[in-house]
Amino acid sequence: MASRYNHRTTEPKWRAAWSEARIFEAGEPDDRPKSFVLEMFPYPSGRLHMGHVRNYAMGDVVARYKMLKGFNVLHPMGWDAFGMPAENAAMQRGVHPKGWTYDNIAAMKQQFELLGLSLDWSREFATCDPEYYAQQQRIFIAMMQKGLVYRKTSKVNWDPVDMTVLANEQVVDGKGWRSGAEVETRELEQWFFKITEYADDLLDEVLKLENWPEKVRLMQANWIGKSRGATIRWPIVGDAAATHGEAIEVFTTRPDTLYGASFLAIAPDHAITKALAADNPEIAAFQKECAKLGTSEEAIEKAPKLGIDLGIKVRHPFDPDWEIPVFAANFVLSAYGSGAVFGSPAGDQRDLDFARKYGLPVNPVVLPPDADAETHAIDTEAYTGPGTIYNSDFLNGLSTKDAINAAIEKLEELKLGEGATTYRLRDWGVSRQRYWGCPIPVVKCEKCGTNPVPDDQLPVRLPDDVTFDVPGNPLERHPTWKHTNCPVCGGEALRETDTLDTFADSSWYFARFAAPSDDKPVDADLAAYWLPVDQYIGGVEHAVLHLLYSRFFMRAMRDCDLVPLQSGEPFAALFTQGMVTHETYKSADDKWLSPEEIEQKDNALIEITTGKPVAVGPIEKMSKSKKNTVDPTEIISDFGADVARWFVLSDSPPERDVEWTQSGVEGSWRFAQKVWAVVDELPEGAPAYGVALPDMDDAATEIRKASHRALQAIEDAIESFRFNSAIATVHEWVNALRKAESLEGTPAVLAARVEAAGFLAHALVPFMPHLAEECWARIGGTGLVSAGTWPVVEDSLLKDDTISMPVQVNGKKRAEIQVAADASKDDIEAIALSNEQVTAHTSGKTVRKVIVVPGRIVNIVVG
RNA sequence: GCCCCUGUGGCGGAAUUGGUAGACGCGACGGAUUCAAAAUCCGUUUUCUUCGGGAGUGCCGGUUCGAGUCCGGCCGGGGGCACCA
Repeated sequence: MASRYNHRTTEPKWRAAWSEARIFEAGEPDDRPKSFVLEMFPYPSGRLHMGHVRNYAMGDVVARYKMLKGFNVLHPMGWDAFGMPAENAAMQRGVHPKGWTYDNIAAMKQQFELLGLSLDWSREFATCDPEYYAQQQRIFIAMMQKGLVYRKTSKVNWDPVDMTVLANEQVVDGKGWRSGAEVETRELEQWFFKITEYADDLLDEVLKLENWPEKVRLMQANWIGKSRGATIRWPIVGDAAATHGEAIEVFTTRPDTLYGASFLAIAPDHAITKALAADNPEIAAFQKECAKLGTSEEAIEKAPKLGIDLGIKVRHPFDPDWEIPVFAANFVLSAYGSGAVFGSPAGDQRDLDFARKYGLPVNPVVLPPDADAETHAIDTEAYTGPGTIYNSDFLNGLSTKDAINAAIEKLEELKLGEGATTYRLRDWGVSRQRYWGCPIPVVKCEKCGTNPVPDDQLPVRLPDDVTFDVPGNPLERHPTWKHTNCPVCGGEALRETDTLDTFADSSWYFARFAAPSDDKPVDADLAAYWLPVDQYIGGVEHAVLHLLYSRFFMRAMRDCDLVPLQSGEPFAALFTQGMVTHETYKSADDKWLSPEEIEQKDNALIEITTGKPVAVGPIEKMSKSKKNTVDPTEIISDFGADVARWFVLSDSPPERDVEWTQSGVEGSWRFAQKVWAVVDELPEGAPAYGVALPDMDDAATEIRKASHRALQAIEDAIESFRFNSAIATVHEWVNALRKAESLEGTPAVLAARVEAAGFLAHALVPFMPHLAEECWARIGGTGLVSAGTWPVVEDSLLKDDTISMPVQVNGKKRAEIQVAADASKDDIEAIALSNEQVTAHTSGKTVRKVIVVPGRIVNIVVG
């Protein structure tokens, strides 16, 4: 009878052994192939959640597997430690962001260590460490000197009561989350990174990243949003030209629809709108109304489309007698193109809605392929597809595509426009009017302008003596911090009080892991060896911004000679994993209940304290507000880290969400016991693992086939990120091994069972590493199996002499035949056609066609 | 609103390239063991059926000898939308 496996004693024992042997510390560069495995580093919220467990369990599968496969593995961990939650904690609870953050890091690290991950903690850092942000300031200054950083005004959400800038998430229904005041947009002078300089390269290269999910590549391409079209200058009619300039420039992808134009719409904050608002209260009021929408694209797109006639007119570029009204409209973005569009209502739904609302003409100019020019009309639905141009003078009869080119040619001839490419991608605004971030290392002097802080004065440190009792930026109101001397003239000057967007911190941390304490941002030789990251793993919610910014940073750092990469691509392979979800529960009086507050009684769920029935709600992402979280630390204490890891990987494909269930975890726990039993029940006197095998009998060969096939399948599944399939294979394999325990213990069978146990120990290392070590020790293996070598499968054991093939008649399965594995198509066809169950369905009919896919299927077409 | 993804038994899911739909796990049911229970072990478990077979991968249609897989349309769920990380 096998003993029980006790995780409480074995797990700490093996973690201590790994730590003592230092097997997870990446060595110096050597002859082995390298593998840099990285999971997105966490924000130190203070508690590990199940989403973390899943993310890091996946990374650990890859890192440990690569180690066994003989790679020199770098698998580091750090902390994305700057950000708003620390300041919120400071405001709500009076704790200092620094203390709060480092306490959280300490608490989370303790929880992390319980998981038994193969992390190289010797390289740990936090982005709020002055040693880290000092290097980030160096990068900022290098980018400044390279011309990749500049200042311009841009819009922010402004809370007029708290007198502070709000993040989009701090704006709830157009109101400040604390003050409840209606949010305004305000313009501030801010710092920008010139990411648009790399727009084409970022687009071209992302499409080539074959080991990235297709959907992420698409999302990035759409985000960059390259579109070809034309810029068109519409001459302003009359006196207005003197005040507002000769013409209004618009960008369009559809110059073919120019003859359908019925209005121009410019942004509420376009220069012309601003100028007119100065002495027109109606326009000023409209501007103010638009400002309430905030800065998010979502809010702008969802808002009802509003406009106001500005009272000025422009001439149509192809017909000087045709005058068109100019509106300001809330759906026009000042940051895209030139902040102005022309409306061609018949060919664009938004323009059509706008035209109907304000009584503007709707002239169809594109005739759909099967439509009749006499009867085709636009009512409430615009026609946006291709077709033939009509009602359009010299463009008549052309296809939409040819008309686009013809229109551009004509515009260039008239010098009223030209072909152009525009990007949706905007430059990256990095200024934040907040304390807990990397200070922007510049000094503003009235005489000398804005200059970088000299290198020997870096880092510009955050002051510790700050308060959060009043809203606003503590750096701005600190009594002394911003006062300094100009690095050029030495006179009195002011520090920049904005800090950097925390996305900057996470845009290069991976490169820092190559040499985390170097006195340059990145050590050239070590970065050349370790970069790029071979496998990056994280949530799909970072598909656009974090990954795009990191790709920009690598290019910028390369062009500033800070990193010796040619490609500029930081992540060779990317995997995006799904979330951990859980059922939600509500009490009789409609309050959320946590899983601990309920119990099962007589086939129904009741609330423990009241005994009243509990309603089961939808399965949702674990969150504190829904009280459907499960604490990893408790699970680890009850079932062990191995079981927690096994479960989060077992039930769903890694890229999809996994639903946490108590019964599922219990199933994983039973399985761990079963594995232990298979190994522990090997009888005394069994041979050692790895010695030459005795002559095999049939039973022993079957065991060996099961082991070698399982190992091969697990290997394939890990390589292709199908961890749930790998786990299913382990289940089948262990079930087969349990059955083999009842076989007579011949020397051959015993040897095969020992081989199986040794294979199993290795195969479990990536998933249940503590149990793997315990099994390895039980069969007398030398050293740590985590530091061992993945076993080699014997090809001869993977193949069978005869295989079974399904036979279909007219696509329906009718029989199963046994054929030699190397049988020819003709032989297979003959066997299939003579099969009794087949002839039952073919007799009396003509065999028209026989399709034989060797090893797969036979399909007989009769009729 | 725009962009992207996703949908298979009671449940999570498997089916790697267009080739036996439902592997593996959970739950449920039946049995063994037990004084009893827990634990463990064995078996059944898509559905209908006249036991021959029929239907079936969100819905409707298409391509193909063959579709969960490819194409078109529709419906439901999720992610992102530039100051949450």
